[in-house]
Amino acid sequence: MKSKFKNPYTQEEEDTFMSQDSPPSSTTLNIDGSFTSISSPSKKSRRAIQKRVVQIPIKEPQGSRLKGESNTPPSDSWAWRKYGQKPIKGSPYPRAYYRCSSCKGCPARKQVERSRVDPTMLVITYSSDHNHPWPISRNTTKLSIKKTEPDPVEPEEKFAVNLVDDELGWLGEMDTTSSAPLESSIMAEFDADLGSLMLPMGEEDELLFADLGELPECSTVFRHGLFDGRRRLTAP
DNA sequence: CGATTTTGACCGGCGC
DNA sequence: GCGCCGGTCAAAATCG
Repeated sequence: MKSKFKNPYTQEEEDTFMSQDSPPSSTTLNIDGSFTSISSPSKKSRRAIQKRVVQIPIKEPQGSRLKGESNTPPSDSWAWRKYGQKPIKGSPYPRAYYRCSSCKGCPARKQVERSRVDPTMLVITYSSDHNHPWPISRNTTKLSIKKTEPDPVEPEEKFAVNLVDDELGWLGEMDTTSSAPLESSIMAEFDADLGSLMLPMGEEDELLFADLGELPECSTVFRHGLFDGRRRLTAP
């Protein structure tokens, strides 16, 4: 039998651009630093929608022997584990489903597929948010938490970019309660970011930053060390 | 040996 | 009510 529990996270989105060649007017950050087109959830609805669609050109990493076939998602700050892949009607390319494996209870998910119109473009759809404030590089599933307290860094500038770049209006809806956790999240994020200046990440992370908002619980959970072991991610 | 990927099956929602 | 389709699960295979 299957554990037919339904994730509440799946219901949040509303911006489903499915097979539309004309996404809503927006801007997309390319991994190159350029902008392309992004379909972001219109801030019209409440704060429910948590979905970031990013289009990035499929970069051709010289040393990437990862199947080298279809979807080669750029390595962002988090560790993702692929849990499914399905061919999408109307698109010659399959869609890969990833789940954040950095933390057990992390509900963050992302879908990676090639753009139907631009086979050279990779469409990454981020859903939900992360449970953990700081990114963990791939292969670092052991959760090597370096510090629990945010550094006295002042990422105001970059932070500002994050805020103004997208429609992070929903951030404003966050209560004061989430201010603190969010702050530490960002801080921690930056700390980690600064710690690994080798990865060309940044654009994606900015988007991901945005996702860090709606789960203040996470911070608490994280700090308290009690992870939500809802599934058998590691349990036998 | 553990973590991750692969792959087919299953489930729920939606349209007809 | 049935079929289609997208999303997820889970066992097996693969990789480091």
